[in-house]
Amino acid sequence: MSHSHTLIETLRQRGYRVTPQREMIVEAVAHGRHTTAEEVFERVRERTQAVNIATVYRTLDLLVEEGLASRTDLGGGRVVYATAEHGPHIHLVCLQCGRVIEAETDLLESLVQELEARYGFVCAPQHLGISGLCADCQKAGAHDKTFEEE
Amino acid sequence: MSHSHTLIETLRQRGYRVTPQREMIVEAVAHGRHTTAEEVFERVRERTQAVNIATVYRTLDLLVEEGLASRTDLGGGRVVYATAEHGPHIHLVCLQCGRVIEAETDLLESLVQELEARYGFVCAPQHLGISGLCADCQKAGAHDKTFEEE
DNA sequence: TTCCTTGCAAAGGCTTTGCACACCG
DNA sequence: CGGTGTGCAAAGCCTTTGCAAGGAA
Repeated sequence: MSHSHTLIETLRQRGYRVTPQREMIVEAVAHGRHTTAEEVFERVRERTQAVNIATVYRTLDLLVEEGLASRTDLGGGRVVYATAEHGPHIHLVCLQCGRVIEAETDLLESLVQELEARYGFVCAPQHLGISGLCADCQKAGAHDKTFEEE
Repeated sequence: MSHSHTLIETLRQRGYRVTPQREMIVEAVAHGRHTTAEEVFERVRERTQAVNIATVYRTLDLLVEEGLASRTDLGGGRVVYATAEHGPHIHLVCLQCGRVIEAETDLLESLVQELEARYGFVCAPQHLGISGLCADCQKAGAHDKTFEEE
C-alpha cells in the first residue's frame, strides 16, 4: 500500500498524470513478487471493470522505462514484473511444474565477473529466468526424461 | 553435411520417416550455430519452395523431443535452435544490438552447484540466454540509459 | 483549457492445429 | 498399401497501435 503509494508519488513528481488506472495497476504489481501482465489485469479487474489490458501493458512499460519496476523474461513467453523495491533477484523456473523460485543474486557474482573479464559482456541476469527442475519435480518425475533430453 | 546426415540416420533408426523436407530442415539447423525457426525456413526456401513453415516448426519440435537439438529462449520472444553436437553453451544476448555471443558452460559450474545446494534446483542454463550489454555497445552507448534503468 | 491517458478494436508477430492429400517404407 | 508427414489456411496467444473521447492538472 504505502509501497505503491511511493511509486505513484514518484510518477507524479516526474510529471506523469496520476489516474485511477495507474494507481490500481501499480498497486497490483507491488502486491505480487513476480506478476504477469495478465495477473495484474485480473487483480485490478476484481476491483473494477474500468481498466483495459492495453492500459496495463502501457503502464507496465512506463514503470520499467522509469526504472520503477523490472521486467523478467522467464522463457516460454512468460514475462513477469516486479517493483524495483523488491530488489534484484534471480528467478528459477521449473520446466515441469512451472513454479518460480526466487534466489539471491550473490550466486551470480562470480559469473558476472567472469563474463566481463572474458567477453567484456556486462550482464543483467535479473532479466532472464534460469530454467531447470525444482526439487519436488526431480523426485516426482525421475522417470520423465523431458529435461535430460534437451 | 555429414553432420546433418548423422542426424537424419538417427531419425530413420528411431522409426521416423526421412522426407526431403526433414533432410533440408536438419541441414539448415546443423548449418548455423544458433538459428531461429524463421532462419531455418528461409535457408530451406533458398533451395526449394516445397517446404512450409509449419513443417519447420514440427520438425524442430521433433528434433528437440528426440534430444537431437536444443532449444534456447533468448528472451524477448527469440527462440534459437542448435544441434546437440554443438555441445552445450551459453548465449549472451546484447540488449542493445541483439548480437548473440556464445560462452563456455564452465562459467556456470559454481552457479549450478550452488543452486542445487541451496534450493535443490537442477538447472539447464543452456535453455535460456543471458542478457546484458556487449563490449561494443558499452563503448558506443555509454549515454544510453536503457540498461541501467531496468 | 490543454494535452496526456484511456478504451476500443484492429492489427501484428509468432506458433499451433485440423484436415485432406501425399508419399515413405 | 498403411499410416506417417506435409501443405494450406485458419485459429490462438500475447502484445502493440491508431484514433477519438475522457479527464488530470
